[in-house]
Amino acid sequence: MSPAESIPPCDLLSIGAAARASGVKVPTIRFYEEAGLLPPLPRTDGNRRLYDTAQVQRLAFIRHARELGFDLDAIRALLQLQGHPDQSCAEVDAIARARLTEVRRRIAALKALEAELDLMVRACDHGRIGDCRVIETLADHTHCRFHTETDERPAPPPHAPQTRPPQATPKRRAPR
Amino acid sequence: MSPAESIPPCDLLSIGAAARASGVKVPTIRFYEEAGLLPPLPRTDGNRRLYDTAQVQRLAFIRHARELGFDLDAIRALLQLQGHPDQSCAEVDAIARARLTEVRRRIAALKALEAELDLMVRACDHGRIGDCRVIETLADHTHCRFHTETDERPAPPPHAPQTRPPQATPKRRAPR
DNA sequence: CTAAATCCTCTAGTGACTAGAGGAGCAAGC
DNA sequence: GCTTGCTCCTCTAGTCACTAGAGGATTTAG
Repeated sequence: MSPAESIPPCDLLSIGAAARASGVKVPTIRFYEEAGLLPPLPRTDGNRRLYDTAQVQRLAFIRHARELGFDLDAIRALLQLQGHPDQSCAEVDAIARARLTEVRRRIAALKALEAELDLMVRACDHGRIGDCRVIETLADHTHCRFHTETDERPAPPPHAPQTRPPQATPKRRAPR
Repeated sequence: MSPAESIPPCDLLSIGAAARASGVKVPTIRFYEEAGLLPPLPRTDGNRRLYDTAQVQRLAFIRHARELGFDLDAIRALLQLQGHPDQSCAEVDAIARARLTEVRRRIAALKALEAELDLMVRACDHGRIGDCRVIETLADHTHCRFHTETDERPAPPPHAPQTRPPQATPKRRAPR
């Protein structure tokens, strides 16, 4: 079909192929581009994005960094630094250390949480709600000996899709 | 001023006073009301909300539950159950246990994260970015021995206001 | 040629708030 | 009565990192 001198663009992938190769979902790739984590991409005549190996690696980098909980600002900085191999890696180190500190802080907070929840649950004698220690503990903050700030949030995992039933929002409004 | 038979509404608080008493911020109280965590509230002639001791206690309950990371759906359920003291507390127990399980899951995930970040940071010899293990580890997922799902997210704490500089969104758009 | 798959852009939704605009009520001091 | 300053009201929009879906264009396979 094609002679040897033709250059097949065999390393240029569509967004779907790039998604499969990098493990980042298609809409997320577009979102990252919009957020400035990817450089402006070449397009086909039909306006479709094209990804080379470098972009796919960049996406994998982003994905791994996200799995480690770096936020997009930090990832932007890391990507920028990655482009300057001769600079000192002090900044890289600082970003990673900051993240590590944050993770340790959160572990400590969650352990305090765990302890309090565990106490609560253990104290429950499975009787009437009126006597329930769980409710009582929640109602009266002074019962609890742990006073940590938690910044805890039940968050959807970035890599576990977690099917959720489409619940109707019951937002009541005051009638007027 | 007022004779003994007049009934001063001394236990009816304004939203600001309720906020100070419960530790929940004013806009958050209004948000909770809109979200259906508080019953419809009486108002003054001037349309201002009035809170009695029961409502303040309810707010403190919500606050403590939020500090323990219960989401608003769980809190709605707990508040509902709290209103039926003669029922079995099995459901309360289940909600608290589910939360405990989730917290433990997140602690485990964060510990795996911590280990990987720690390895990364330790491996960095503070030289050139080109040789930086942190960047390298991020770029190549196969380097890492920890493969946990993290559902981790750098989240703003509900009780630590965390002043953030008002950054301009740099959202670039493709020129066309 | 058609049908299916993939792609495009754009808008809106998630959770649990937070920030701010623009206006109204209310108590104290003059 | 009037002003000042505080608190309150409603409403909209923003946060973060996506996700879902509409409505249409393009590409590929049969």
